[in-house]
Amino acid sequence: MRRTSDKHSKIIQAAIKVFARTGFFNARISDIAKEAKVADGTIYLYFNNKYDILLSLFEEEISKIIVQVKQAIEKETDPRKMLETFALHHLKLVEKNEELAEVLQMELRQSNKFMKEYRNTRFVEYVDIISVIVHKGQEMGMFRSDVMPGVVKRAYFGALDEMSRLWILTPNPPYSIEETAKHICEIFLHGICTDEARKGALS
Amino acid sequence: MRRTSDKHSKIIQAAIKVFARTGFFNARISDIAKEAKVADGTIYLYFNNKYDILLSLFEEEISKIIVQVKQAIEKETDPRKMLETFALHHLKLVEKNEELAEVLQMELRQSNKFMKEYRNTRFVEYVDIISVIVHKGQEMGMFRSDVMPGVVKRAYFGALDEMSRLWILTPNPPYSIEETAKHICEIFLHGICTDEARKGALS
Amino acid sequence: MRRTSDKHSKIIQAAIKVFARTGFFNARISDIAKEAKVADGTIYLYFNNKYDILLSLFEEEISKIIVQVKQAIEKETDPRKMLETFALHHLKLVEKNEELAEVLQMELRQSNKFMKEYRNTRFVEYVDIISVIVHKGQEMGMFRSDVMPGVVKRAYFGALDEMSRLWILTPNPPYSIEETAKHICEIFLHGICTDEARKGALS
Amino acid sequence: MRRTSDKHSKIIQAAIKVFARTGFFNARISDIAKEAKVADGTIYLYFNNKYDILLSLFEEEISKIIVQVKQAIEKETDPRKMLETFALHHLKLVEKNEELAEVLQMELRQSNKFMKEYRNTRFVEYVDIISVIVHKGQEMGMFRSDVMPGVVKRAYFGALDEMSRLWILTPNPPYSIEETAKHICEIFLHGICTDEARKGALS
DNA sequence: GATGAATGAGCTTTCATTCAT
DNA sequence: GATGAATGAAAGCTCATTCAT
Repeated sequence: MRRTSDKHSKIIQAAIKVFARTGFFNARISDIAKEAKVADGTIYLYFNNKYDILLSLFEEEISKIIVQVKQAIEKETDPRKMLETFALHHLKLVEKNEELAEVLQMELRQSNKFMKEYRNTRFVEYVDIISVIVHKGQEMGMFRSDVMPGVVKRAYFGALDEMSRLWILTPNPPYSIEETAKHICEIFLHGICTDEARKGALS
Repeated sequence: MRRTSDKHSKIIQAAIKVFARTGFFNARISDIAKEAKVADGTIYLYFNNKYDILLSLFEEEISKIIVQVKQAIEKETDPRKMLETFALHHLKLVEKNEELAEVLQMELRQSNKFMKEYRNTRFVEYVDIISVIVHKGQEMGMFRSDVMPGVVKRAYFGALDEMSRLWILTPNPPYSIEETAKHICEIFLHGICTDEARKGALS
Repeated sequence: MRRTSDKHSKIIQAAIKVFARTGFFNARISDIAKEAKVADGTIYLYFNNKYDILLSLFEEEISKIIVQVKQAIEKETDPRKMLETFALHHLKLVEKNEELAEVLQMELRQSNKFMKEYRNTRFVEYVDIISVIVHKGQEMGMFRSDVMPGVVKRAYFGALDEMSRLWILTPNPPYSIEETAKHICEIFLHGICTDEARKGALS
Repeated sequence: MRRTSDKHSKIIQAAIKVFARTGFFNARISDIAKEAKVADGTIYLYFNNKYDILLSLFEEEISKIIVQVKQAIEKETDPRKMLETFALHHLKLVEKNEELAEVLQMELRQSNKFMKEYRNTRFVEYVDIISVIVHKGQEMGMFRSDVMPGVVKRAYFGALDEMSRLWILTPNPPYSIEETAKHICEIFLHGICTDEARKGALS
């Protein structure tokens, strides 16, 4: 069978569509099967159960995102620029793949079950990109040494994530993605940079 | 009516417990009924359906919170202090009523249905407390006039909310609530204050 | 309490309305209570259960009808005229009290349970009015002695009853009640009269 | 598909049994499923809901009956004989398939909803067989031209239907089916035939 | 007698999952 | 591997009936 008709990923992509449309709990396996153009039973050849589709979807998609973000960040040397790149990437996802963004935003965090189980996995890896940057900035003397990377990473991620909800929920949001990413980044940089670093313009 | 029993609020309180424990979709009406020590059918004397319990719960509880936060903020005159008060209140909720915090965090935002319907209601009213403060700070010349209140409110709320998830999901979080609230507030204040205001100590 | 506010009959009248509107099984006790302007519980002071309302309704209303029909028939001496009077009375009920007619037609005969239990009661008494007339006609030599009164009574009743369904179900029926009653009666009289009696005109 | 099992008709047959036994409203889906030896859910693969089973049952069974009756009638040339054939067929159904007869008698006509919806369908087609015969008889000069076929059809059907109720409700009815069919037919023929046609014996 | 809040058994319907083909 | 008909457990919701006031 041809690589391109890969059932596994067809099902994942279908699930993203269906979960985004109706939510995880309201989604029916048969909906996903229909969207993926496979039989209901076929899904169980690739996934253990409905929840497993959600987990796999998350694992695989966030892995791709992590790779992309890390690649983009590696091109930068200035931690301040890195933070901006992260912000832009995070918000751009809504534009590039709204359905995936919606699932990651809404459905994945719906149950503490999911989040508790996933505390030490890809999700953490993703958010830790921020704390690594912050740490780097502190070592370079750019970020104040008294800010706590573990708090900043959550605050920064939370800020961006809340913004991305705006685009998911609002048909015509009042801000552009780029300007918002920059604005939030700028506020945080003002917030965590040393006095000297703050004076050095970003771009 | 058996006046003293107040079934309505007993059911709401039971629902908070049950939704926090198992999530909205996995919660059974009979669980809520058992927790509230009423019959299953009694619930339908006070609520139209399961979803209506969630909506009512949200409406009522967030209204209480709004009142409390606004009262606390009114005692302050310095917008910087106001922002700190908001942060502290928001995070304190986890401590005072973990189950309610969990429901508001996890269950309410699970479905775009809910969020879309509720875009213009209490939830907005709550988050708008922040933008009102920011605006006030700008008028007083304390906050930079180039920061956008509509972005700051979401960023600040998102940052705090993401932190509160830490307490909900983590048995022994590495940070105290007070210190975290202050830390996040401090970062944002650094981020949005004018140079002069930043020098003026907060506490 | 005043005789006129008699709860018992208020409930019966309300039940006729509600049963006619929604059918026995779909009717709710609370609907009847609301229609009768009494509390739900009050109904159980006058009736044992929902089914008992149906039985009582039937008993009482058909008793009234029997009295009326018998009175009208007693005024006649010619069995042929008696049959016509019965037909007219039966069909007129639809006109005078459509809701009651509908309940008697549709709801009462819905369950064999009801009909089996009621084989030897008022319903039989009502239909037997016909066989008594037929018998009388035979004794007077007007009706053929080879027709079986037990069959004629059912056939005649069934014929009329089926016609009355037409008025219940059809907004604008193509026949008038009087003409139909006469027409059916005439056919039956032709069918059961002796040759001599047939020649004697009825009216 | 397990070709040989034909679940659809197994369910219909089971429904006839169960509806006849307990009535439509008291029948549980699980009873029908058990009787049909399928799972509860299987029923919903073939029918939309409980009411749909009743409708389908009616459609299919009455269609079969119509075909049979029309075939039998086509063999006759004398309208008088045709009417007798119809009567015999109608009453014979009770003997051949008592449960089906009971459902058609009791359950189908229980709700005006059903009858109103079905005024212009198979049921009408069935009863119209009678009026077609009457018309034919009038054209042949056998039946009086002043009898109204639309009234006769209902009267004749009602008469037969009421008789069939006797067999459904009574364990040991005092009349045989054949003799009753003939008797009723004879009365109607006497009632509607012209004087000449009446004198010509039927059989 | 009258009320109507409370009860809880009961039933239709859904849908994740299985498995014979 | 792929299918989709069949399964049956599970749960939201209704409403006849009760009973404390």
